[in-house]
This record gives sequence, C-alpha cells and structure tokens, in this order.
Amino acid sequence: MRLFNTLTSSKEEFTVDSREVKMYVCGPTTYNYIHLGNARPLVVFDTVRRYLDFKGYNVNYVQNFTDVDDKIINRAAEENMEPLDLAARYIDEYFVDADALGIKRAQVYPRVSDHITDIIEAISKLIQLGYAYQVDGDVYYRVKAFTEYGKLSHRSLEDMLAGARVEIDNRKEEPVDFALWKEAKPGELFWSSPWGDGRPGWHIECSVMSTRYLGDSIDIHGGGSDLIFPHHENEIAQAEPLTGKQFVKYWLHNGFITVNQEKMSKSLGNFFILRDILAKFPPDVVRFYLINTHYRSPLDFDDTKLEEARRALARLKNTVSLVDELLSKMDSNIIRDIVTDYTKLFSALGTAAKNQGAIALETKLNALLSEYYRHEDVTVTEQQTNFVMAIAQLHEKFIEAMDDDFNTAKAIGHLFELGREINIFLSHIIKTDTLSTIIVKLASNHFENLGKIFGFFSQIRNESNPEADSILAALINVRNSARAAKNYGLADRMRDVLNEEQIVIEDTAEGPRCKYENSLKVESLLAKVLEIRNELKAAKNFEFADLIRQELNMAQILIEDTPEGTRWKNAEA
RNA sequence: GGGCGGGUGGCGAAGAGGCUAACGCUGUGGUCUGCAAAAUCACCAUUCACCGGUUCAAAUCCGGUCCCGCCCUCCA
Repeated sequence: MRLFNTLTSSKEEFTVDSREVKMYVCGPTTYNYIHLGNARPLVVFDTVRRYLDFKGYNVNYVQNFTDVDDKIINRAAEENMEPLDLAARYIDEYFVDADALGIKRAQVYPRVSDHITDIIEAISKLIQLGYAYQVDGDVYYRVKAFTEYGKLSHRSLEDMLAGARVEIDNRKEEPVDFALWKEAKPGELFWSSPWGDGRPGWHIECSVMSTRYLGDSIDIHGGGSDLIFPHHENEIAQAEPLTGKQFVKYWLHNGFITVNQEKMSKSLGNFFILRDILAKFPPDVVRFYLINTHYRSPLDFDDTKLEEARRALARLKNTVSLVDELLSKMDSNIIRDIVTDYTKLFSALGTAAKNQGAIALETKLNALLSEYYRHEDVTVTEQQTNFVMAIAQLHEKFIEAMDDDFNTAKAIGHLFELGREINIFLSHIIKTDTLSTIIVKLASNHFENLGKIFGFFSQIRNESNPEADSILAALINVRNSARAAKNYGLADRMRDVLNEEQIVIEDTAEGPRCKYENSLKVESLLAKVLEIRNELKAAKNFEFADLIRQELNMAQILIEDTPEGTRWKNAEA
C-alpha cells in the first residue's frame, strides 16, 4: 500500500511496526453545526480507517474537539451562554451528524478543556528546553529554535518573513512566533497557570492530546490541507522537541470543497450545513459524492452534484436488489450456510487467476465450491468460471486502486464494472440453476462488502414496516386487477399516485416490483387512494371501488362512507 | 510577491511514457412492458488549455505562455 505523504511530497510505501495503526485526525472547533466542508475529512478519513480495517489492521483512531477558542467565546457571548456549555452542545450535535453519516466512532475524542494540565506541563517543558518564552502573561513558541521548522509545508523561514503578512507584534522575538498560552482578557474564560490566568493557544492542543493517547510517534495524521500551515507545522515544532522523536510518519491532507470555485468556509459564509443536506439526501449518497473524487483534489459543490450521485449510487444498489430478488424465490436454506468469508474466497480466486490463469482458476473454483457447498462433486460451467474470474479480477483491480493512495474514484469505477458483471450474469441465470444462484450470491455479497468500505448500502433493504407493506401490497393488488381487466386508466392512476409518494413501480416479466427510498407516508397515500375511489364511485364504477375497500380491509384499513365524506381508520387501533 | 496543486468528451471524474483515454451522469439505440416509467444491455473523446522540445513512442517527461484553486490570517 502506498500513500501520499505531505511531509515528503511523494507516495510512500506504508509500513507499520505491528498490525496496529495509530491515527489522529484534527476535529472541528465546535461553535456551530458542521457543514459539508467539515464532512469531507470525516468521510475521507473514515474511509481510510475502514480500508485499513478491511486490510486487517487494527486502527487506533483519535479525533479531538477544539472546545476552547475565540470563536466559541464570541459565539457564547452572543448567545449568553458559558463557552464550554456552548461547545459541549455542538459536540453533541456533531455526533448526531457524524452518526447519521455512518462515521465509525473513534476510540477517544479528547477535548482541550479536559487537558489543560497536560498542556501547561508541555508548555513549561518547552520553556525549559529553550523552545518557548514568556512575555507578560503570554507564552510564545520560539520558531528559530526549531531548525526544521517549515519541513512539512515546504517553505523556509526567510520565505515566511518575506511574505510579511504576519501581524507585527513587537513583544515577539520574531513575527512568526506563535502563541502557546494567551493571557485572559477581562471577563474571559481562563485557567490558572504559572504565567497567570489564561488559556492555551490553538496548536499546542493537538501535539499534547495526540501524544497523550497515541504515544510519542503516530503513524497517520490527517486533516484538511488548510491545516498544513501553520497548524500542523506547529504541531511538529512543539511535539518533536518534547519527545525527541519523529512526531508523525505519514501526513495525509484532504483537498477543499469549493462553491462556484471559491472555498467553502464559515468565514466566507458560503457553507452548506450537513444536516440540511442529510434531510434531502441519504447518507450514502453524500458519501458517494464526497468520495467519488480523489481525496486530495478540490471538489466543487452545487445542488446538481448530489442528485447525480443519487442516480449513480442507485445503479449500484439496484444490483444488490436484483440478487436479493432472485434469492427470495429460492429456498434460503440452500444459501444460508455456505460461505461466510466472501472476501477471502475472491482474494484466493483472484490470486489463482493472476498466477495461473483460467485453468487453475477453474480447478480452484471447483475445489472451493465443493468445500463450501458440501456436495461431493461440483462441476462449474465455462460461463460460471468466466463470471467468477471476471469478479476476481475486478476485486484485484479494486484493491490495487485503493492501495494506491486510496484512489476511491478508481475503485468505485471498478465497483460499477463489478455490478455490471453481476447484472449480466443474472440475466443469463436459469431460475432452477442452484449453483449459479450460489455463485452470484457469493459475488453479490462480496460486492456489498467492498461497497461498505465506502459506507454504501447502509440502508439498502428497507426496514420492514408491516403496516405500510401490507397497504402497499393491497394497492398493488388493486392495480393488478385493473390491469388484468384492461382498465389501464385506473392502473395508471394508481401508479401515478404511488409515484407521487416516491414509490416506483416496475412491471417486469415476473410481475410488478416496487421500490421506495424514504419511509412511506401512509396518511397522504391513503388520502390520494380514497380520492381515486370517490372518482370511481362518481363514475359508478362500483366494482373497483369495492375492490379498493376490500383490499384495504385485508390490510386492516377500514373504510367508512359517511354523509360527510369518506374516512379511514386502522382496524387494530 | 513566495510555497503547493491543477486545466481530460455536453457535465462530473480516473489515467502520470506504449494495450480500446476507466467509471458515472446526460443523450441515442435495443430488450422488457398494455403503454409508460423503472430496470437492463449497447453506443457516444483519433484526442487530453496553448506553443515548442525530448523520444521509435507523450494526455503523461522537459521549457515557455495563458487560465484556475489552496496556503502564506481563524478555517476541515
């Protein structure tokens, strides 16, 4: 596996001492709901983490919260709240959003306010070592003392001084020196310290908290590319003198989300709150959008992008649904206890295909299927072999893409190819062909596993809602009867009503199939159906009006015609 | 001004010396269908901002030009 290390500006082979990977990602300053720009590193590094898990690493993941900061203090003053209460509130809100997006929880979520003692200790030590100095109630880091300063952001001290956009503060030895400890202004939040009442600067927290939970050297440190300078540069400058060791082995930075080619940020005011987006699009669609571009590239946002992602992802989801549908028609016991580790199977097949070609693959496939299928002899056809070989090859390509600096865009491309192979194979399957069914199920499960690295397919199978399902079944029965009676006017009306409720009906050779993404709104659906029934009654088409009543009755919905109009109620209520 | 990164079809986006320039959206055609829709399959860039150069071979390497984004200030 190779990953792009900002420190060396090149792709490097990923090596760790054990199977444990120590990973630290800079989290948000919590003074507001998180926006789409904040969501990008969340999803990117969650994907990195999931892929490392998938590869068999044991990831120790730490993400901080900056809960002590000017912005929090200002915002709290506006809302007349205690700063730490405001920060805590938005940390809670953060978890609502992160959980909704399916971000796997970190092992530890340290907060600055819980680590003031550690921070004071670290600053004291930096002063002792000559890397920091006190001026009045402030403590500054002495950048000149750290000769390697600039190694991450690839700029020299001279460049920075030449840039001269640094605020001149005569109390500092050099303009580039940054605050480790800030004296409290009157009435402001503070902690006592050897230098008087105050609070920590921004950068010191990450150095202190990351080493506290992960040790002196960590494997992967992630964050947005705007943090490279000064934040991460400063983290190195603080941590390395304190520990005497290399702070971070691999620095990973994600690119930015822009809106109309301009950076999305809170200060520019062009940001989109993640929660608002999640109200309109499922989490895996948002993840798809974020990960369908390489993590280091800029990503432009506008409202058409998520719609495109939704359509694209629907294609992948549909493959899984098609396989589910095939299997629902089979005796599930045949399938239930065959292979549990699909990935292992396809990895083995992929290796076989790569090393020895098709003949070896066929032998291997026969052997593996015999083993798992628990039948004495299994003979696979050429078509089945070709299918499995195609899947195994695409598996290899997927892994290759991900191993190359997490090339998710390329890997997703292979996922689409995998889906297409499955679709094509499905269309050739004869329904009684158990072996093909098993093979396609293996492929489909594997396909799903790969997709889950990206957080796809999280809610592919609708949670069963017996009430809604039986009502839906009743309405489909009515429509089927109408179609059988060639009453296409009614059949189409029924279909239109269902479409309005975001339910898609597909008439296939096997009969109608229906799909819906969001939970059914029974009330408005029934209101519309009763409207149709009233029209039928007005047209004196009592046959179908009665049929609607009967079918709904069977779904425990009682229809009452009263002089005031038609009502419905739940029979069980 | 300094430091990074980028400009690929109608759109999004991979590819980083040689296989048909992936994949997705849109569009077109076929299959399915009572008709639609959906689904599905197929097709859709002789060309990679521009100009020179290196090479048997360049979207990919080198030089120049023109654009764009990020950082140098709180930011993911």
